[in-house]
Amino acid sequence: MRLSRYFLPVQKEVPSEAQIVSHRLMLRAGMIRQEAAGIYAWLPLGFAVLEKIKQIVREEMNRAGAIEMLMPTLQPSELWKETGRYEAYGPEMLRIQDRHERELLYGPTNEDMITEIFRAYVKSYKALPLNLYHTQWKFRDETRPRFGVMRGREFLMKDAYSFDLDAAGARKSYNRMYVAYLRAFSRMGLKTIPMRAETGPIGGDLSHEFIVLAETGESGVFCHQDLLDMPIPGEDTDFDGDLEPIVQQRTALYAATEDVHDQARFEKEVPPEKRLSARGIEVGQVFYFGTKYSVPMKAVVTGPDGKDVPIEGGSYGIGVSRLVGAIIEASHDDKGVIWPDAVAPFNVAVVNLRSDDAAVSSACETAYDQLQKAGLDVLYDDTADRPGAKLSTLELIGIPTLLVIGPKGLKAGVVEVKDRRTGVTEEMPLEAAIARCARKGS
RNA sequence: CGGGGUGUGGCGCAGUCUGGUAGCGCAUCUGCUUUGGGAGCAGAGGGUCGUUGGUUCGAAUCCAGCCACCCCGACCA
Repeated sequence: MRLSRYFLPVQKEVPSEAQIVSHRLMLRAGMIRQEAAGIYAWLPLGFAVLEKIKQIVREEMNRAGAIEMLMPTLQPSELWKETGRYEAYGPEMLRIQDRHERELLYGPTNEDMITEIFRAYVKSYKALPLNLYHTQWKFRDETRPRFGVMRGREFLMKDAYSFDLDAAGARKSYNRMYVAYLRAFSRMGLKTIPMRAETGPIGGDLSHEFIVLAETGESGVFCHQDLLDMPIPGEDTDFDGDLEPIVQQRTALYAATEDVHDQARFEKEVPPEKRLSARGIEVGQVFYFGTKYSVPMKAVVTGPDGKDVPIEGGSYGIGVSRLVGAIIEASHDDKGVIWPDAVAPFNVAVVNLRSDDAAVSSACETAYDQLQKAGLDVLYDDTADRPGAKLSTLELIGIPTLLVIGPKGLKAGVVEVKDRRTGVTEEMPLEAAIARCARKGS
């Protein structure tokens, strides 16, 4: 993408309403625009990050055996009346009437609908286990939206739903999601800790929240220090195999959010030097809720013994739009965002320091062309701005690697490769720099 | 939903107390000069002062209602 042709409305000054760093940086970097309280338009740069996150989640869900689909944003109230949640949800649910005065709602989640779909088609235990997921916009009419996309009213969420014949099967499904989440968040450059958590209005009795530690986190968290440095299960993980040891390794250590925190137990189970109390952002949650929906909605399958049994269910959410903010909270400096490579809107920016210099522009075009051919997302700053302005903007928007090409260096036969995170600049010939960028970005 | 605050060019603000036909910085546009860390000079464009009503010869300014947004709390992916 040529910057001169792109839509990147960056700002030096920030609207005064933005308080936390991720919100301020997202506004300044031209990623989002607020259209109403807690409702945002995703501008090209923000959208690019959102798509990267979505794709990582998709790959890890698929790896774990979940199957992607798409459910609508609007749902009929009847489904929710069947489960009793139409009343239980309260004013947080956005209720809408169509022209026939039919009651609809903008879905805050999809357990009811997926259960309806499941029961319509699945009749035999032979179809189990089954895990269906989608990534769709949700709406929860928070009384007080805040922190930008971290707590908006409209938000993009990946939600998966598992169906099993019995509790043991459901446990295996739960473990698959638990491990998939560890992998997905790790790929995004985040360290997450699964913590015991309240189940909230969705219900159930086994649940973990995946927490990113950040000073601006919305809730207090308490855990064993060792959870921070646990190994992440590899790509070769067998999701059909026994995942219990991986889950056990983590659940054996104390980890809880303030809602379910037990100080006495914390002090008893965790030695003083290993006690970590901090603040965290929830980026995902896994639930096992058993027959909470299958019983009232009569989602039953015929078992091997010929008898009908309600399925054992679980649901698994990842806050995709919230993750954009969470990643920034975890990865920024006073100059701006620092994107981890895997979610960066562009892997590398080619910076033309003198766009009116034929030799410089020619070298830039070569780099732009070759890096694209290497499969990278490349932003080519071909504008006539001054070097300082260019570098400041590219650092603000967090491009991980800058390939800086200017007349002085070129005369000496070198260009510069600058790493956003470390700030380290290395000089080398153009071809070597292209090879270096291609390696870093992949 | 309780408490507090703010609405004035795209963004950040002054002007409101003490009523007299709207101003500054940044951004934008034109021209010239500049170009290795947010350039300089000269010129230009852009605002029903959130909204409705009231007071007044006259309202951004005073009064009342409404709306929107932000912050603290309660609540929440």
